[in-house]
Order: sequence, then structure tokens, then C-alpha cells
Amino acid sequence: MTDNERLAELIFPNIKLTIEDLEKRYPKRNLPEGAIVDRFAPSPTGFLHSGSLFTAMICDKFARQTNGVFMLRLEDTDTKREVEGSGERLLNELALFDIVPTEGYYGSYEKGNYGPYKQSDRSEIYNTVIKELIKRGDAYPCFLSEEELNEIRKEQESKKENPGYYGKYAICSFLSANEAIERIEKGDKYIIRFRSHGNHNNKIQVHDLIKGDLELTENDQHIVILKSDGLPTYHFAHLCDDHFMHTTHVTRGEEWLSSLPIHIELFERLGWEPPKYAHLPVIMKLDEGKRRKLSKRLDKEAAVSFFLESGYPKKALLEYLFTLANSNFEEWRLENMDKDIYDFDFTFEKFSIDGALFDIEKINNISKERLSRLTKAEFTDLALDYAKTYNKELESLILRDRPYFESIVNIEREKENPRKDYTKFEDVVPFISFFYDDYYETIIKETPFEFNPKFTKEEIKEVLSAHMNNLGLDLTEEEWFNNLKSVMKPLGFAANKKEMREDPDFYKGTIGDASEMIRIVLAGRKNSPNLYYVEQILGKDRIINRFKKVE
RNA sequence: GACGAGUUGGAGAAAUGGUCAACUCACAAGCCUUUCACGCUUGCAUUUAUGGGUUCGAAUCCCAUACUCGCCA
Repeated sequence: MTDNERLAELIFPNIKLTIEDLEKRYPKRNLPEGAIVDRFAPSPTGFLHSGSLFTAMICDKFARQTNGVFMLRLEDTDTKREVEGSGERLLNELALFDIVPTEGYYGSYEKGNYGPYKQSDRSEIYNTVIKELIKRGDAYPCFLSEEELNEIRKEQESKKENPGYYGKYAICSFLSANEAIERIEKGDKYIIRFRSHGNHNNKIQVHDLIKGDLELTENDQHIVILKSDGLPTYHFAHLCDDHFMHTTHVTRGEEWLSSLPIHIELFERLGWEPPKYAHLPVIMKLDEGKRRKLSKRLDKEAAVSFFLESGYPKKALLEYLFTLANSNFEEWRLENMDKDIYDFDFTFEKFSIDGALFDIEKINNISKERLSRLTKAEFTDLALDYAKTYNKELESLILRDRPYFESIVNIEREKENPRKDYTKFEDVVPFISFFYDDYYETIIKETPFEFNPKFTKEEIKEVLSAHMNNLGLDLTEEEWFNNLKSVMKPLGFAANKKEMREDPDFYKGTIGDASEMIRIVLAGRKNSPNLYYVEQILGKDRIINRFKKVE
């Protein structure tokens, strides 16, 4: 046995597996040509971030469109930051957007032949690889304390050298295996580091599917691969997991670009073929003239839950993320309004390279457009779905009388150019509440009728009673409006602006002025959907009741 | 501070050496109209961060500067 082998046995006496065993346990996947195997690997540290949804959506989409595999792997090696139950929560929120992994971690259970999919359950795998690295001399225990590391950093700062654990500063890399064994037997605390052979002055060429050809500085840091709590670091877990899970594409945020040289060196040393990398742009936000990453703490739109709570249709948010992902999507969308957005295929070439600003106005527009194109039944289903969890008021309005609700939201819907009254379901109640008598009473109590002061009370009453006596509810829209005009004309209201302009002294107002009076009384406010439909829905008795409110 | 990436309008962006710098959103004006919403029309980058260079010709190629972001600290 060599000294390194003795060291490896001392550190991992219980590891009997070898890398070859693992290779056999996780054989190559049998997938069609071009199938992408990728993964979303969140840390269970909180709620779903909009940026994470973006990444997850892209991973899922690439796997789907190539008949590949979309894995969900839980990166729970940072036990300090872990939030109880957030793994499940993440999964549930993704599922709301129809983003469901084909294999991996599902909360209470796992699916797939390449697990476990929770990093904290994969120690045997990491330790097996590390044991092998120690045997080869490519990893070693490091006994430095935090204070000693700080000393090194200070020295480097004062000499204006690069900070970190490398070259001559990688003190424990110079210990012989026997010295290390002695110290471990003595009970000294240690972590495991990777022995880098890199040189900071060298450049490596890397191809990124989104960023193109890159020239990066070679890694020379002897990074920690196993922490004192026995869990691996991100870099090392990435190496082992994506190798044994046979990930073909690592699609992750741009913030990982800087550590790519580390990953490249790790794969090289193990003699494993690295996956293809695609570093996604990060979603940004303009804050006092400066760009910064969307922050969960500062920006409400950074949390996916914000969109759920406001009642944005999930597909609208996804559609917006599609426009950020592939610049040619919008054009496609315009030509394929009736198709599902998932019929569009992503390409890595069409990803933008730098981070986009998150544009809530654009989401609003997409959302309005989408909501306006739904049938009344679809709209009501989605509204109810939202209301059940987030909006009890809306829920009770729908459940009170669903056909009535549908008739309201169906005003000038289901036609070529439908009204766009709602950007999110949160908007529904305030917009339609006047159709409900109890709400109506509250509205007029809180904001009494505000008529145009240029008309007298008598003139207003005259208009209302003339209309009341000749409602014309059984007429078509066009007939109804013509009828209204002919009723109002004798009272001094011109049928249109042109008539008014031609004879301004003869008329006291236009049909618009008369309509406004009716509208104020019926809706309690100056604007509403087309009056004809409002009256159709309210019906004669309720119209008359409301007219009587004018004293 | 080192390293890396990026910089086309208010936002997303197209144009990958060749006439007016697409398109979408936002914004503004006008038209239509019973209000609102819809729809329609028009406007919105004398110029592609800045300065040089290469070229008959540059947003596109080269160099420098500035700024932004990321990452290690």
C-alpha cells in the first residue's frame, strides 16, 4: 500500500466502492440522438425566485423539445441556509407552471435510476471519488484554521497578490501523506482540498453555447471539495452529480461563469468528459439608474409568488420569460397567436448574451392580451382557480351565480378584437363589483354621484326618466342606441358631436353627456363597459331601482 | 484590487461589411367612439457608450478609454 492509499483508508475506512463500481451503477443513458439531459438544481433556501423560474423553464423546455430528460436535483449541502420544507414548496410552485421534472427529487419520493437526487443523500458517491483522488494524490487534507487562512489572505493583500489558496500558499499541499496521517491520528481537524495543477498565467479556451468562445484564466486554486460537516462543496457535487447522472447540458445562471475553470479542471483530472455549458443571462432591474440583479428582498416581482397572488395567468408569465429567453420568439408568437407557446423551439444561438431588465409593463401587456382571448368559461375557470387560494371575495362572487359572473366578463369578449379590461385576476372585483347590488350600495354611499356640473338636477332627472320610460331592452345594440338618441334629442342632446358643432346654441349637450348621466347612476362611476350590455345584464327592475336613487 | 463578460431608443431587441438602423412593449398626438377598453394612423436612435484606425463603404473588423454586471475576495 502506498502512503496515499493509507491516508485514503484512514479518512474513508468505510468506503469500499470504487469509481468503476459507480460507473456500472450509473450506466450511460439510452436516449435518441440529440436528446438533452439537463437539470435544475435549486437550493432549498426559500421561495421560488423569478430568475429560478426562468432557468427551470429553459431546462425543462430543452429537455422536452429534444425528448430528453429534465432532472430536479436538490442542492442541500448548505445546511446553514436551508429552510424547512422549501424543497417541496419549490417543486409545487414549478408544477403550477407545468414545469415537472422527468426524474429526480419530488419531495416525499424520488424517481429515476440515477439517484439519490438529494445531495445530502449522495455522500457515498462523493466520498468514493474523493477517496480515489486522495489515493492518486490529487486531493489532500488541509488542517489550516480560519485564523491561519485569514493570515494568508492578509499577507497576500499586503503584497498585492491574488488572494486564495494556491501555489506556495497552499501550505498543506506540501505535507507528505505520512505527516497528514500523523496529524489525523493526533485528532487534528481537517477538510479536503483538490490539488490544482493549474497556473494563473495560463489561459484556457472554453466554448459556451450561449456566450460563444471564451478565454478564461486557468484555475490554480486548491478548492475545498469536502467541508468539515462531511458534505461536498458546490463545485465538487457538480462534478460528481453531472458525471454520474449523465447530464449533457449544464444550463445555469451567468454567475457561475467565473468558476467554470475550476469545473473544467475537475473534469479533466478525473478524465471525464465535461458536459456542454450554457450560461444564461441574469434578469436585472433598474434601480436609481443602475442595473442590478433582481433581488428577492427589494423587488416584489422577484418572487414568483407575487405573480400568483396578483392573479397573473401563469402562461402569461411564461410567455414573457420566453421573450426574454429567445429573441425571435416574439416574432413567431405574432404569427402563431393560436398555437401553444411550447410549439416554439428554443435555440442556444438566439439567447441574448447580457442580462435583460425585467419589464412589468410588458408582462401586463401579454397578460391582458391573453386574458382577453379566453372564452368566458375559460376565463371563469382560471379566475376561480386563482380566487380559491388568493381572493375569497372574487371566489364568492363567482360562486354566488356563475352564469351571472360569466355574462359580465363576457361583455365584448369572444370576438375578433375583444376588450382588454383585466391584466390580472386581482383587477376583476373592482371592475365589475357595481353589477352586484350589495357592492353597488357601498359604492354610491362612499362616492356619491358626481354629475357634470354644467347640467342642472332637473335636466338630469329629465334624462333619466325619459330613458326609464323607454328602455328598449329588447332591442339590438344598434336599435337601442338609435332609440336612445331619438329619445334624448327632444331634451336637447345632439345625436353626435358633428350635430353639436353645427348648432352649438341649439343643444345643451351631446348623446355622450346624456349617456354619462345614465352611466353614473348605473355604475356609480364615469366609465363602464358599453351601456347597452350593462343594462342587458342589470335588467329592467334593477335599472329602475338605481334610477330612483337620484334625489 | 485581480479576472471574466457585456455596452444598439425609456424596455426587450433585429440587422453577423453595402440603400431610410426591422419588430414588440411603453410613451405622445390624431382618428373612430355613448364613457372606458378595443381598433386604426402617425410620431418617438441626424445614428449604434466615447475616441481613434482599417475600408470605396462600419452598428458590424482592429486598438484605446469609459461605464455596467458577475465572480474571487
